[in-house]
Amino acid sequence: MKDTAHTSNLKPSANQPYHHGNLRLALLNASVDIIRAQGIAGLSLRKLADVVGVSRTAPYHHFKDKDALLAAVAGQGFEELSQLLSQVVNDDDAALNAKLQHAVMGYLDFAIQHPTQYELMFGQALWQDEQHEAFQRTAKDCFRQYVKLFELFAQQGLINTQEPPLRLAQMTWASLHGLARLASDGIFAKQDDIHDIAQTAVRHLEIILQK
Amino acid sequence: MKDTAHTSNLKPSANQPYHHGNLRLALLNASVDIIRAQGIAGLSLRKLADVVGVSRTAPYHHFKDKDALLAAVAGQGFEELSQLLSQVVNDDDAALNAKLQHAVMGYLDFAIQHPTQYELMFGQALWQDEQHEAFQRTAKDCFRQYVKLFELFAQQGLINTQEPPLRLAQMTWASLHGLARLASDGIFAKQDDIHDIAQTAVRHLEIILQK
DNA sequence: AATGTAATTTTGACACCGTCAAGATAAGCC
DNA sequence: GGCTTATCTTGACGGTGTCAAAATTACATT
Repeated sequence: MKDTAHTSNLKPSANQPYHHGNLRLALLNASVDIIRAQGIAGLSLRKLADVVGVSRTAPYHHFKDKDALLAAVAGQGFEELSQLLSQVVNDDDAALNAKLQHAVMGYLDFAIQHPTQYELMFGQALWQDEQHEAFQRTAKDCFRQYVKLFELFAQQGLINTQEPPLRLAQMTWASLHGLARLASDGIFAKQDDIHDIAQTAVRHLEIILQK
Repeated sequence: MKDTAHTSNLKPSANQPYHHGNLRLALLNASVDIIRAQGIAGLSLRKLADVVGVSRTAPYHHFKDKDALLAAVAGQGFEELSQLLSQVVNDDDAALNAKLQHAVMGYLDFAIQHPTQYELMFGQALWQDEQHEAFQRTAKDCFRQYVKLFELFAQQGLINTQEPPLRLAQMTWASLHGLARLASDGIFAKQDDIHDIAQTAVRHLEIILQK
């Protein structure tokens, strides 16, 4: 792990300077790594600083708090997810049913592949503190992709129920979120089951749209 | 605050403190109070011990760990929820549709009224550690009430889809759980909306059952 | 290029945390 | 009475988040 040949070139004081190149970014990246490997509880600012090769209090010049760091990591997750969903929803070559399918499965796979990050993104603390208003905005942008998807359905006259698109998006997202959490928390363990349940849910949703 | 006269009516023997009357129970109750008031992160064993009026390490004779304490609190929550659902499902005077309605709304209200406890119940850590196998069993018993509900539907021939009752229960619970978390995490803030979404979901579920 | 100012980073310190080890006290049983 | 065991306390250790003050570097203005 500790590659001395590699680290040796940061030993000279001239090479590895007092000022870290881009500490903020390095902290974010290392945080994601640690959280993935050891869970959210396994992340401490001191260990993090040590990994990045900086003193314990250096992170405080880039993040007000440990909470602010976590909010930034979570926000990064939402941006990633947003981009993924946006690509799906705005793919003009795909039929609407295919978009729905991909939006559901992509979301689910994200949650399954990054379970701890997903947990962080939806942790209670970050949502109740007004401190993290920027984070909350990023997150809601993500949800808006689903609203847009159902608006597309409505525009093409493919919704025969009188439910407004917003309600449909809320219902869909809630179901998806529940499935994602049950999956990422390890409560529904078998991944085949999860995909199967999601598939069933999509099928049923399509029935609802027509009725 | 620390009314010694008040503690005397807890148990016959509890007069003065070297031996606390029923420390285990007192710890559990105080934990719930603290968690409700200050969140999960606001609970420390030292503060807890102080509130109960006992030394820092006394709790360790009743719980192996802080995690074991949290698992016990979460387990209590599942038992409460299980009892609530069991009453609804086994109420022979109610029609099946009413049972479904009550099971959904009761679950949701529990999550809304005890948000931090709900978060604890579904926290990742407790579900991945084999340590808390007893807790996990209690939780799964809770879910089984939903399976039973759909089996009742099937027995009365009220399911015209070929979906097995287990799948229907899984789907329903996942949706419900997602809505509950979005509500308890404060992401769907408006309580009217939440009830409305749940109502819509129930209506749609009834459509699915017939198709 | 020199200098002053602002942005970083470090060292030191503090209070708090979970938890272990050893000893003190009370309860229960003979 | 005495013995055993469950319960509780004191003391200690390493780890944590975070503040204050000092050190170091980057940068803009001259």
